[in-house]
Amino acid sequence: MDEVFRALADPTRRQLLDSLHASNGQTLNELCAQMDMTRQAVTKHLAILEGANLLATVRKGREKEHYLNPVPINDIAERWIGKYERGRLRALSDLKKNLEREDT
Amino acid sequence: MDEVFRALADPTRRQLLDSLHASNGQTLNELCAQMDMTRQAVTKHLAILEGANLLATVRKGREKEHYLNPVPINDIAERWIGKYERGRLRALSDLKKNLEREDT
DNA sequence: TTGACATGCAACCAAATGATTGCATATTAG
DNA sequence: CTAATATGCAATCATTTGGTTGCATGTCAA
Repeated sequence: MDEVFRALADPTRRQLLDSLHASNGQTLNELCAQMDMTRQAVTKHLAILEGANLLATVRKGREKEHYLNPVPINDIAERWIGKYERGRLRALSDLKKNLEREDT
Repeated sequence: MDEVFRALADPTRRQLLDSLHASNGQTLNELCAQMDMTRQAVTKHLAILEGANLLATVRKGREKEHYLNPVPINDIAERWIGKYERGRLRALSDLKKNLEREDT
């Protein structure tokens, strides 16, 4: 669970997940083409995502396909978010206003 | 949105949210009592959480109360998670097995 | 087989992060 | 007023992180 949050913290990694969501099963080179950094940098990000179980990889000959795994993200929804709120929420501004009105 | 993910990436900050969820409106000193680090370190974490709009603070005399704001977490549920999956999900193990079976 | 292509591994480096210490400011209690 | 309490600000430091370069390995095609 900790690794999932860490993995999702980086914009590049979220972008990779976005790309895989748009087109699942892309190879490393295909993913690199969209990222403005070296192949090795992308490899590291993918390794972190895989370590967090956010994607699965399959070797196909000399290529490696990457598949999005939505399970851990779903877990966040069920554990974290449900933990704090299940119904509708008031905006923060309303919350803060009410609190300050109670000032002694 | 980026700041929310960054804020949630740290275990200490998630612990602070947990503590506020259990007992909302705690002061800085109350929160520090549970964290095994200096007050200033906790202050920094709280500042990051506040910057991500995950909590609201209210000055009460010389004390400062901290209130959990569940709105951004709810946003994740609606944007990210819904983006990738809305219904039930198969386990990763199943996914990976199926993919490898298709090997040419 | 041999060359081109796709990926893997490791050392290295700059910048961001988490935490500390020391001092300053503001409020409450006696 | 004065002392104790609660918090704020800033400099500093070690570690982690994101990125690079260079080389190695493995696979496909001619």
